[in-house]
Parts: sequence; structure tokens; C-alpha cells
Amino acid sequence: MQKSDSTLDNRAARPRGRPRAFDRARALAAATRLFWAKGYEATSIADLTEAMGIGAPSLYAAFGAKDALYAEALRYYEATYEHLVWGRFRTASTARDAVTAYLLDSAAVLTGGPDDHPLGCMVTLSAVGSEGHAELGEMVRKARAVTLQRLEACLSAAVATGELPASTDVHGQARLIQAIQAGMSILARDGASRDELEAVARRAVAGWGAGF
Amino acid sequence: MQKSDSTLDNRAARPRGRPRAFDRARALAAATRLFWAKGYEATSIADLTEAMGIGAPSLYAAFGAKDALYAEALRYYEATYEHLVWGRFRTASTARDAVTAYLLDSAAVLTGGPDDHPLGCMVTLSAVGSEGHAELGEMVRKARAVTLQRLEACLSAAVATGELPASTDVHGQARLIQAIQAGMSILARDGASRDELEAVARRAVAGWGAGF
DNA sequence: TCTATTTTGTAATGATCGATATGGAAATTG
DNA sequence: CAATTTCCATATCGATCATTACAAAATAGA
Repeated sequence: MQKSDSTLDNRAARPRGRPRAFDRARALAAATRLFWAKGYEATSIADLTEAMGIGAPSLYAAFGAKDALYAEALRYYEATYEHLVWGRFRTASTARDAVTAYLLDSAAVLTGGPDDHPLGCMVTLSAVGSEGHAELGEMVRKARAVTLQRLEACLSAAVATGELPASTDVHGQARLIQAIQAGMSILARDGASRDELEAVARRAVAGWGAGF
Repeated sequence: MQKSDSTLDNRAARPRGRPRAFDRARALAAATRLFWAKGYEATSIADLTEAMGIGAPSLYAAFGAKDALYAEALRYYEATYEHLVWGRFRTASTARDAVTAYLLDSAAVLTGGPDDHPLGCMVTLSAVGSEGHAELGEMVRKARAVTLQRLEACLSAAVATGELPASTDVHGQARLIQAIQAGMSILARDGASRDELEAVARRAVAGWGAGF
């Protein structure tokens, strides 16, 4: 994957010339925050170079193009924040606990989380793709589709174990949870507090079992 | 308000010069659909003039500027589609019927409705304001806030009439309904069908009373 | 018909967009 | 040391952005 594994063999494939003066990962994090807060179209190269602390040639040398940088920022976003939202979901012992944890942890992350990142979900609120960038639009649409698949898998497993009755409409219930979590992103963007979103999450699972 | 009432006296205040060649209301409707589908930033004047079938000078003569046109499009959107979503909500006799109607009618409108307008809600999915247009951002934020106020008023009235217990957390329940409806916009934008969203709506109110 | 008034289409404005070319300074390897 | 490679700043590219001169065209009242 990588050209060199610096922790094991940083001598062999070390390039010849002047080393890169900026921290690529830190620059990518800055770009991610900017895309996250402003969206793809509204974020200009000038905005990016200023936030990343580098010049335009360095940006293009390191990331290729604006859409490639966005794609990488999206992967960085998922790699960095995915476990904060889905970690307890995966280790929960019941579907109800999993969904509860998913919504509660979403409430925390969407409103700022541990660091003070932008509000809302970068994937959920992204409107890229509606303006011509079809490939980027497909990326975020697929990322949004993963949510539904995970919820359906969780609920299907709960049906298999008997936690939920066999008559459960797995797809419909997953769609409802997906809608609630997506809606929480919009409320967070408009300034809803973490407490408010946690109340939404708890209220959403309070009716657990009513519609199965 | 108007300079002339054309239905009663269309002879007196007829302007002097060359008459406008295009239908202003139809042009505004076209602009609204474009802003609705693509958002403010991604919609260019060239896009607008092409969709409206007019030249740029005509657009500026009739609407002033791009942000003024967007503001007018937003008012047109609300005036045209508001009653499709909130009509049965207002005339319902119980809060439960009102919320059910609100979510079911939202499902219909968000997925295309009677005409085949863009998917999702123009107000909910709008990201304008995060890129410098503060006044437009305030407009859409206020429009989103109206949803919460109406839901809270409905639930408060239901508490007063005894339909809901006095211990009801009106604000929290309104937030949940708001989140569900907002999330339905995002699902609709990604292609969820009307049937799917109606199922979400029905499932959302199936647990009615569990969290009060 | 004549003139005043308003809209029209064409084309141009300056600004900014994403993306590159240039070029000298800096840093690492051999 | 020399060679190499990347750095950054600046300047520039064509394209597109929102906006507007400009003059022809079309209608009203005279």
C-alpha cells in the first residue's frame, strides 16, 4: 500500500531531495474540517491553502486536485470519527442497546464531540454531486447507504436471536432509525444542544417494540 | 401593496415602454426549482437565465440580484408548498392526527408530490449561510425554526385539552418529530420512495404515548 | 408619426474560480 | 562538495462567476 514503512525501514525508500515541510496528516485534517463546515462547492482552493498553511502548488503536489482532496478528506473523516459513532453499536449485546448507543453517541459527536469539530455529519449534510461531480456524489451516497445496511443487519440478527419477533419489518424500522439520526444532523447544524439530541435519542427508543 | 390591480383596472397603470416578454411568476417558479435542486451556491446566473428562458439583464431588472431572487424563491416555495404539508395538520382534531398527517403529507411532498418537483425539502436541505450569505442563512434557519414552534404549539394544546398528560415533555417530543421529518428529507434526496417514507411516518407515530 | 419609456439580446466588466508555470532558496543523499 | 528534490511565493492561465453598459426593439401617450 505505502511506498515505505517508516517505522521499520525509514532508510531505504527515503526520497532524495528536500523533505516536505508540512505535516500531511495535519493538513488533511484541516481540509476535512473546512469541507465539513462549508461543503465542497463553497470551499475554495484559497480557503484550503490558508487553513492548511501551505501554498497552492504544495496542495496540488500532495493531493492532486480539489476533488481528490475531498475524496481523501471523506476517507479521513470516516476513519477518524466512525468508531466514535459506531463503536458501542458494534459491541452491544442487544439490538436495542446497539441502536440506543448509536443514537446517543451520534448526539455527542454531532454537537461537537471531544474536539470542537464542525456541527452535524459531513456525510449526511453533504450536497456534493447535485452540481456535476457525479463521482463524489456517489461516494457520499454510498457512505449514507452503509448506515441503512448496518441497521438492517443489526435488526435481522435480533430477529434471528429472538430479541425481536419474526414479524418485524426490519427494513422499515431501519429506515426510521436512519431518518432520526439524519434529522439529528440537521438539528445539530441549527444549534441544537447535545442534551436536546440525547433526549431525542432516548425518546426515539422509548417506544421500542411498539411497531414490531 | 401593488401599484395596479390588473383585474379591475388594467388600463390605467399600464407601463409606458416595451412590455415584459416573459411570465414573471413562471420564471420565479423555474428559479425556485433550480435553487431547490442544486442549492444557492451551485446555481449560477447562467443556469437561471437558461431555465427561466430570459437574459441576464431581464433577470436583474425583475429581481434585482441573485440573493434577492433566492429570497423571493424561498417565499414562493413556502407559499406554494406550505399548505400541502401543513394543511391537514392545522385542521386535525387531535395532536396525534395532526402529527400523523404532517408526517404522511411530508412523505408525499418530499418524494415528488403532485407535480414532479425536486426531491426533499428546499428549506431543510439548504446549506446557504455557511459560506458568507448571513442574511439568507438566517432566512432558512428561521423557516426551519417555524416547524418546531408549530409542533410545540400543537402538543401544548393537546396537553391543555387532556389528550396528552400534563407530564409531557412538549419540547422534547416536538424535537423528535422535527428530527424525523428532517431526516425524511435526506432519505428522499437519496431516492427513498414515497411508500418507504410513509412507512417511516406511520412507524414514528405507532409508538405514540410511550414517551410521555 | 413622433417621442418617451421600458425591455430586449449581445457582449463586456472586474473578480474569482481551479490549476500550473517559473524560479530561487532550502534540505537531504551520495 | 555536487546532485537532487521539494519547498514556497509569485505570476499566470483559461474558464466561469455575478453584474452591467450598450443599443436595438417594442409599446405607450402625444
